[in-house]
Amino acid sequence: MKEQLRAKKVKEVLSNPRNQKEEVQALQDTIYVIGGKWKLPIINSLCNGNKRFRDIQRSIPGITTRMLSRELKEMEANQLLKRTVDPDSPVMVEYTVTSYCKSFGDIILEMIKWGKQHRKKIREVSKAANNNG
Amino acid sequence: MKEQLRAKKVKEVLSNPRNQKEEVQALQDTIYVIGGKWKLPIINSLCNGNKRFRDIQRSIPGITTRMLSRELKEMEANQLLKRTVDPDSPVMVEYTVTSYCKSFGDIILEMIKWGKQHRKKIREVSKAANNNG
DNA sequence: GTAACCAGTATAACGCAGTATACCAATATG
DNA sequence: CATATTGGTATACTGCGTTATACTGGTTAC
Repeated sequence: MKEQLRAKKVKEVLSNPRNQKEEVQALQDTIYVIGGKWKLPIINSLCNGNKRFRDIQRSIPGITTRMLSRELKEMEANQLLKRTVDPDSPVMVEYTVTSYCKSFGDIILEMIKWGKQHRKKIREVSKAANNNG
Repeated sequence: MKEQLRAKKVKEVLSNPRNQKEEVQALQDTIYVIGGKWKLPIINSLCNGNKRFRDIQRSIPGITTRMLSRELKEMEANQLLKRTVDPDSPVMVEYTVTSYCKSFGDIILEMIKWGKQHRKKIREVSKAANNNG
């Protein structure tokens, strides 16, 4: 007689082990920090050597000054980058990634790799679908 | 006389090397696939052994049935998981991650680690701010 | 027969990420 | 002088990711 039904209550107790919530929260924290449309592209741009506001903006097609400004502030607050001002007469502002930020350079590289593969894979799948249909 | 100004136009040309756009796009693809509030938590839940809709829902505090349903569909379309139906009389639906999805299990683990560290770090910073203020 | 579970769907509304556009003060170019 | 650049801010708007709440249709439990 369906012992799934007896197992049900066991599962109900076990389905949320103590550390699971903490992991989910950590995951969502990370997503929150680097999520959204622009943060990773910004980090990537900085890592590619862009330091000036307009240079960063030019290197990221489609981003508006408003978004770039907002994201840079937020990322500074999150210790992901540093803003330094050189007050010599054409005032210069430079943004640089912190070592803390570099700590997930690997994640970014992995994500770039993954994204390229994914694009290939999806293309193959839709090709196959066309051939079968 | 500020040769920064002469360097300006050079930068304007060099500021967007060919591969930069492609990398940004790959990055944004990846963010698109695993981004949003719920997708990574869902993957994490599946990887922790949850297979049934309600189990997954219970394991992710705050997610609604609507969101879970939508995300699962989208992720199935992106080949990240498989949905199998056992039509025996209490119909059973099982979700399992694909090997493709596992291909960024490492990224997820890294992100969990990073999120935990970040929480610590931000806590330390705000402590320090309180002491200095 | 009613209460609870499963796997979702339907409908409506909210809030904020992101967009569009204009503007500012300072400096440089011709 | 007009025009362009740099590093942004202000205001207004829109879309969509997310939430809230209710509901369905089938199965099992008491």
